[in-house]
Amino acid sequence: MTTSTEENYLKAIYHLSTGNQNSVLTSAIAGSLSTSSASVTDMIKKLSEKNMVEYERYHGVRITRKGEKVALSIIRRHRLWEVFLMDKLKFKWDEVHDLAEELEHVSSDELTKRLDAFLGFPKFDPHGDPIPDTNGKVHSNGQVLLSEITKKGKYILSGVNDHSPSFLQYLEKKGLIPGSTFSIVEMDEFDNSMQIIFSNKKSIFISKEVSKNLLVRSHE
Amino acid sequence: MTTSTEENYLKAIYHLSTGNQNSVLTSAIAGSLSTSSASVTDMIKKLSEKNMVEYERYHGVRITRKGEKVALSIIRRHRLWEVFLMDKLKFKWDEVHDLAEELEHVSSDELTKRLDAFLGFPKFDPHGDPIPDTNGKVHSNGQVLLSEITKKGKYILSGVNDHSPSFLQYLEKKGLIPGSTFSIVEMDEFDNSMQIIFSNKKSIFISKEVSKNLLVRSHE
DNA sequence: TAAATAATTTAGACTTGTCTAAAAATATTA
DNA sequence: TAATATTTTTAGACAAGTCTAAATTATTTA
Repeated sequence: MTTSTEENYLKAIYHLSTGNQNSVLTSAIAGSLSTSSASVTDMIKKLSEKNMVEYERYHGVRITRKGEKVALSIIRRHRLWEVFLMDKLKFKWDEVHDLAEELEHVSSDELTKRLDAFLGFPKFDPHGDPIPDTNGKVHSNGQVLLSEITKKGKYILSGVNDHSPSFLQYLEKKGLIPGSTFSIVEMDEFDNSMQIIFSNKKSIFISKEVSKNLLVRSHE
Repeated sequence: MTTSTEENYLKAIYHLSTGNQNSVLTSAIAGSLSTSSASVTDMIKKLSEKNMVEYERYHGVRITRKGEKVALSIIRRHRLWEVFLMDKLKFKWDEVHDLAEELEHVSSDELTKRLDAFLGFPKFDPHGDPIPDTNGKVHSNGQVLLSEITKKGKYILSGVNDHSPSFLQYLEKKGLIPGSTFSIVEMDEFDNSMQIIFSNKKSIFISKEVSKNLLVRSHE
């Protein structure tokens, strides 16, 4: 029905869609998939014919309900495989993303269902991101980008947006893993950096680039 | 390095090679992969350039040591995933082949290694076929095609050559699963059929078509 | 051993997904 | 608002893998 390539485009468009209501720009998709804008235009036409996206020349795309369902089922598989790789095969959290990227395209709903059961119906992946359910519902659990936070206070790290090994290794070194709690003690309006402090009194600085990729929930 | 398609060709050539010393015919590969002879010729040229097979126009191919190593590593992955699907996800033995066919192309030696450990280093897959080790060694354990047997006596079913769901379902209905023992009580030289009897006295007929796809070892 | 048959290879074309370079449309700025 | 800059699309090409039909080569049979 859908090829691996189509699935990857839909995933990228879905991820770029969340948060901003607007349509997704060709260049953004190209950047996200490390491909050329020309290729994106070609693929978008194809996805548009399949009613996976709504497309208007020169004005970007908007994912349809149908396209979103496909994207969410791939994301569900991806995150379940990540749990498998970490919980069962003992991979580290910065090693699972690339492997899950391959495994997610194995197309069997029965496999996904049984994997889910085998793992004990997990609700979040090792990076703290929620696993969509069979119907494509996401338990959003009120997480917000750290970069959007304007109030000082206590927060809990609930997920990440950049899954590259280098970023995850950086976070681990800093002590920033899903579930860790911290307080924002200083916010610099000039460069949008912030200073946070952990419960063990250790304090670190976080740049805008980093906070844009961290999902947090208010803690207490 | 190698594409999924190349891997599938090498696997097919490897399987067609075992047993007969001779080179493998283009038509045999085409039949095994349900593709045209023309396509096979094209791919064989490509594999020949990569030194995966030795090719002489109009005279079939012979797999090289290098090609065999690739084939065996795919077969290793395939059979390990089959064990996972049956032991952990509780799939039935006639359901695992097609899924493993997809999973085997996820290319990570580290994944294979950890999966092997997670499964407890199994030596055989659910169909009784041996799992090649990391170095591509196969524990052949002296199994022979039932169709090659000329002596009556006790045998143990150790593997199958046809992994299609329909064949496996047929075997299960007849009570022929890996590990089951039986005695050959009658062999018909005219149509090469045979009559076997299980330890529970139940007796069945086996046609040449079926016995060509059953691997057995002598029992006692 | 020459003709007929069967198998294999070549030739040319199609699909998917990609690219670069040029053209078209949109957005920016002076 | 007119000129400039940016983004997007089109045009044309390429690689991988596939196909059908025609041409070769090998094998069989008379």
